[in-house]
Amino acid sequence: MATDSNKFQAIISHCKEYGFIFPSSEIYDGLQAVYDYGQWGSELKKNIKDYWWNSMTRMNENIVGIDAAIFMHPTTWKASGHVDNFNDPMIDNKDSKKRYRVDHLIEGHAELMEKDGRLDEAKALLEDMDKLLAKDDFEGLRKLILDHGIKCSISGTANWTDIRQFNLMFSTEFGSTVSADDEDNKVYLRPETAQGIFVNFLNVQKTGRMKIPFGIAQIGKAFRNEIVARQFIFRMREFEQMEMQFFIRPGTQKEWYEYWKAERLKWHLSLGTAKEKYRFHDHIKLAHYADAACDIEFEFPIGFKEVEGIHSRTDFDLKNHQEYSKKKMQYFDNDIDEKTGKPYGNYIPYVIETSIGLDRMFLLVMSNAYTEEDLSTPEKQDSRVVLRFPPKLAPMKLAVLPLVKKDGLPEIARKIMDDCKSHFRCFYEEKDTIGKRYRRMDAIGTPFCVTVDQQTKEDNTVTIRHRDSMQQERVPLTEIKRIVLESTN
RNA sequence: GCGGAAGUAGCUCACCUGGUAGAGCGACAGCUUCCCAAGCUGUAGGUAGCGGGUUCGAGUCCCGUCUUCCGCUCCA
Repeated sequence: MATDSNKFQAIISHCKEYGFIFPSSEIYDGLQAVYDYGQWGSELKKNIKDYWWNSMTRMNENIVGIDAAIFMHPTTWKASGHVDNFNDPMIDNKDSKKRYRVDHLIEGHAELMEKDGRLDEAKALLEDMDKLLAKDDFEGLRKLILDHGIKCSISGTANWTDIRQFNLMFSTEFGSTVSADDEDNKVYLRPETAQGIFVNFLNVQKTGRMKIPFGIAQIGKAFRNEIVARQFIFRMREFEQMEMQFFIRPGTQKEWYEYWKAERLKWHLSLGTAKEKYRFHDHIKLAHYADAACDIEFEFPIGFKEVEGIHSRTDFDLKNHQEYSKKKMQYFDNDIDEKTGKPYGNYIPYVIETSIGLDRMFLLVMSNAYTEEDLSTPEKQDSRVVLRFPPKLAPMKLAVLPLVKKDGLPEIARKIMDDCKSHFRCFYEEKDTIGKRYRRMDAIGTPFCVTVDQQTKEDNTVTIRHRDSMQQERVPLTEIKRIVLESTN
């Protein structure tokens, strides 16, 4: 059996070889941390999406979906905090490999000066820093650090790299005319889908006549210019999120947070994944917008990693959008507060967010499904690679295989195809031995294969072969559709 | 970003101290008509990630670059 590290490698190879995932623009050597989904990968991804979407919107009458644009008004990102909080110049110490925010580093030094009683010097330093920061003068800032002999607290050296600005957001120009101030034309590719929901909060609430508590779900692409993006599709620069913002009455966030934690884990377990593979990781250090947060982590071959986040976002986002847009983000709650005997009245709702990485979920499903089996008998060595996808997620549901390509068997098989293909994804194959064809289907995770043989002509039955057990049973032609639908819906 | 390893056919890999690239599997076509891969025949596919250098000659040595994996770092 492969070790875990090897297993990860094996999964990557398998994804490439069987048409699940390719490096983006591979003929040009690929693009770092960007991947394309191939013929089976896109099917699997779509099935995961549908499963999530349906479980959110169909199973919860108070959750509706939207599909917001990737481009958003630039002020959105000021309100969300993305512009201010993630634009900091950074500097690395070459000896300790420690990375510092430039302002933190200099402020830290100024504090030391103050302790030494050199108050004026410290004040001058901070003033110089502010001036240089305002001008984005990185050369000047670096000089300032060197001139003051500011050292890394770990290595104790002043062996610094150049100052670089890391901005997690991709930007591009908007419109075909260029203004003198290029900031005017600058739009960002959204770094998260959540803001598309927040800016539409009132639209959906009013037109959908939604009553709190209610949720808005969305699936869509987001883009982050990660400093390092690695580990296959685990951290990509372009990725897809499936998230739901649940709007609630202030003060009820604790219970709803717990509710969604439990609900989301239930969803994961409903796919048949072993419970031990999951764990919650509570955030100690909270983001600027949250009052509680946790990750649902899954044990990938590369260890326990975050697949989904559940955040209690308070009213941070709506409040800020209200402030920046000057539009009231209030909800009038007619329900009676038992304490006062009066309606709850106007308030800005609190928000519980569940946000799952679709690509990570894909990797989760793939890791969980990928199995190398030793089927050797004393007489013969044998093995297979099988993807044990939950049938409802499998890219291909059914393979229709004539045992031989003569005696009218292909014709019967074609009829089965015609009967089934409008209901679920089917695959027809008459080349090679039947065993080989079964194994090929195992490799892409097809849960069912039916084989048309001579007996089919006599009694209208076929064998249906189950992927996981490799067992076969004889069933009437008329039963095929029902059997497949039953386990894939 | 730092450190380590790697990049040869679709996949896994070989080519030892430099002498103009091989295997297995896979794919395709045909034979076989066989209910669980590795039976037969045939075919296609690589100039060795890319660029440069050393050399009479480089996949093999050197430099650069891109990509991937591992560790550290980062991850609102």
